[in-house]
Amino acid sequence: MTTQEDYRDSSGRTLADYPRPSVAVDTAVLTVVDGTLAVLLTRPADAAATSRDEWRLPGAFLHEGETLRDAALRSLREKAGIDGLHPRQLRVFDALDRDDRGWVLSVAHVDAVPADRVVTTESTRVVAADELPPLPYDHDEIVAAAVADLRERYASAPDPAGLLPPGPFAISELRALHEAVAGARVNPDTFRRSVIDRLRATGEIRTGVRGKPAELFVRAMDSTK
Amino acid sequence: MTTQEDYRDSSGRTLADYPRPSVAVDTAVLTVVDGTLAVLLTRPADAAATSRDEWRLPGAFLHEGETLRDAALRSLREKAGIDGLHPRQLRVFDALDRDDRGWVLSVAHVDAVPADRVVTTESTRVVAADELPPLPYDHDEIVAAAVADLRERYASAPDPAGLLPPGPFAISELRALHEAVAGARVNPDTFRRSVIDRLRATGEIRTGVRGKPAELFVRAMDSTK
DNA sequence: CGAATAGTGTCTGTGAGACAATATTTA
DNA sequence: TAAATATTGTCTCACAGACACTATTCG
Repeated sequence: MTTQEDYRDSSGRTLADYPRPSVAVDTAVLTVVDGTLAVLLTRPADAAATSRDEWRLPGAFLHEGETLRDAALRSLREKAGIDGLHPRQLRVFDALDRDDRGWVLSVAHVDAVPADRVVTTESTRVVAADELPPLPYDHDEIVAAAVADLRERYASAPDPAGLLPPGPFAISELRALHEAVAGARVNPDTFRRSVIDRLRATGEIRTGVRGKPAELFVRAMDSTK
Repeated sequence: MTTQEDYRDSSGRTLADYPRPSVAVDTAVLTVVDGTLAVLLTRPADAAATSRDEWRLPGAFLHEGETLRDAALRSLREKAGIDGLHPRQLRVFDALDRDDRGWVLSVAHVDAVPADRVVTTESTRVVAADELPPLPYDHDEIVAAAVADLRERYASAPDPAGLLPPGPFAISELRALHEAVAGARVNPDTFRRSVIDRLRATGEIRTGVRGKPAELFVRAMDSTK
């Protein structure tokens, strides 16, 4: 097998003779806190010591021999201490002036996790998606694209990204989640009827709260469709 | 402003100290010929002289100071002689073994044009999307993603990509186009009712063919919605 | 008991799909 | 005239939205 160094094109040049961009991955990790859609932000380890307040999306440069997905997972592990996510690719951000460090493309990703899986530390913060601080690069556009993507997915399936903690849930809890994602109220009875076929009743009853006890459900196997 | 050469990270290294991938763009240009969805393929200029028969999607390496979109447009102009397209980004293909020349990512794009805008030459070919010859890299996956994307868009709007030649058209012509894209028959009366609100009647009548003359329409301004 | 929440019945409007009927041309 | 195509009418079905009603619990 040939390698990047010995392959030669019709002009006798190798791929290495052409300038190449740095490729970064940035991930918008979305979660729901207090009924509000929020984003995980990090800041560089050295920023905490200085007066700079540079919150940004967790990201990393793509390493050789690594897929974009693995780079995203690595950045989330190292920068935010979260494991086991399933980032989805959004698109490549390639504005020429997006990064004043040089020629850097960013492959934006999105994923969602229950709030309790996000560990908040000195260099980690969860901020409501509609109250973002100023973000560097085009990270605000990435958040906007991530929110739009998540809303689209939640419009057609019950909790497709697994934002609810594991275990059975009442339909009202599921609805509250969908309202938080959508940023809008959802009609209770219409919502119930739209999801009930993709849920499996457990027979358990949730009690201890005001009102008629609610039956608890889990997602059916094909609920992502 | 800093540049790629003088920016230094916390370890004192510049971006240039890290290995970077080559970034390519590849575009699936789709068209409809004889009622069938087809793809534009090219082959390298030197392949025509040899016995190799290496058809592939038109593509190019991303140049410095160039956006992905511009790189896609450049490759289409140079490799296929087509101008004025509007490529849409699909996703990044990044399998580690996708290109044995080395570390190459491909940002896949899709666009569609009327068949008469595609010039067929020695190094250019239009092939039915379901009868592709063996393609190098993961170009068959890119075609599959492009076809899926186009079908999705055509399912909810009349000719959103402008595959019909400019000028007024009969609804049966529009329907024939949608059938070609979908690869399936479409109910005539249901189709008519689903698009008529997004078309504007011109008052012209198409005659000269068998059957009752058809009124001609153009797309309304919001027909892409 | 009264408020709150869960769950069901039902009416309406919309849109797709199917089928049929009518209209108007060419072969 | 017969065949072909365009266009419209209408019926059914599924689903969303809205509203109301019943059920059951907690404060």
